[in-house]
Amino acid sequence: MQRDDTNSENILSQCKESGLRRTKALEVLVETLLERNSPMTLAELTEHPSLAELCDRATVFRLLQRLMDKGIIRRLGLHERAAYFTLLVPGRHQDFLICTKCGDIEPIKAPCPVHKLEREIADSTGYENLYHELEFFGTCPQCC
Amino acid sequence: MQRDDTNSENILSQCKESGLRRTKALEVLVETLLERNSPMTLAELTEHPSLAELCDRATVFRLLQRLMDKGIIRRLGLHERAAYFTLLVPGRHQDFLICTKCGDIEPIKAPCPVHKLEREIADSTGYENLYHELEFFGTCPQCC
DNA sequence: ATACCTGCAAAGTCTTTGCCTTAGG
DNA sequence: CCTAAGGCAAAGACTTTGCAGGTAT
Repeated sequence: MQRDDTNSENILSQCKESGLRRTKALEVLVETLLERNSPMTLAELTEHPSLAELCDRATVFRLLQRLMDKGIIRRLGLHERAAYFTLLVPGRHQDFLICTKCGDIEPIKAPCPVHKLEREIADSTGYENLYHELEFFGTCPQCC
Repeated sequence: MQRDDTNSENILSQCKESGLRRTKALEVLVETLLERNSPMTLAELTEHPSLAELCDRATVFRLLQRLMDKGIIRRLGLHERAAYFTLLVPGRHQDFLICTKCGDIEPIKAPCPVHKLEREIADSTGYENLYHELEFFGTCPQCC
């Protein structure tokens, strides 16, 4: 089973094209984000078994920074104190449903209803490179 | 011209009903948020001329905290390091357009296209007290 | 060889709390 | 009067950076 390996190779070659060096830390960071398929904080990444022994917090931080600059990942708010990071896989835009009690984050399956408005806004305001972030907050069934 | 005074009285009586004492700091905080009509950070509030001489950062912080508990304001992400706070005026839900370069935040006039999906999510997931946050990010005409 | 990457430790930024004093109802 | 609110100062949480040394290309 090859799982996401092909996908992570795609992303890693994107990294190379952007001028990043292929280090072990970069490889594992990308794989970790890909496997989780949900936004992760710097702390979650740093303490994740795959990265914990491999490299320092500052390294993860700087990797995330470079990946953001290159447009390979995106930083999200998600209402926590800490920032969340998620891979930008084309055609994989996600909105989220977040429990305000336990903090659980789940991606929403339904198609995002916002793209039409996004277009209109781009046209009417002159903003460029528009993207959006949509989150639903509430109390999950377990916490109710 | 009475401007928002009636409105701030509305909110202040809501505060009283929730058991908050009517202090000068509370009055001015509410008026400040109301006048700006756009989310503000703790720092912006604390340094705002109307509040700067009047009370301490910790006071503003605790006021915001209480107002959140009472459901009178809401905390937003908006991608900055600092949290933003906005009054929850019924029927005044707002989505935002934010410049990733200069940080300018402007409310979007167009009606929010998400309420239907919000309902569907509530039905299908069992989450309660759902609300959402929708932000568009891009480069504003000045920064392009 | 050299420009980029890393680790460590320290400094920043924003938030939150403890404790004692003040004042609203 | 008595409990919520405020001031001050210190502690937390998360992020960011400087510098010396390591490594992909």
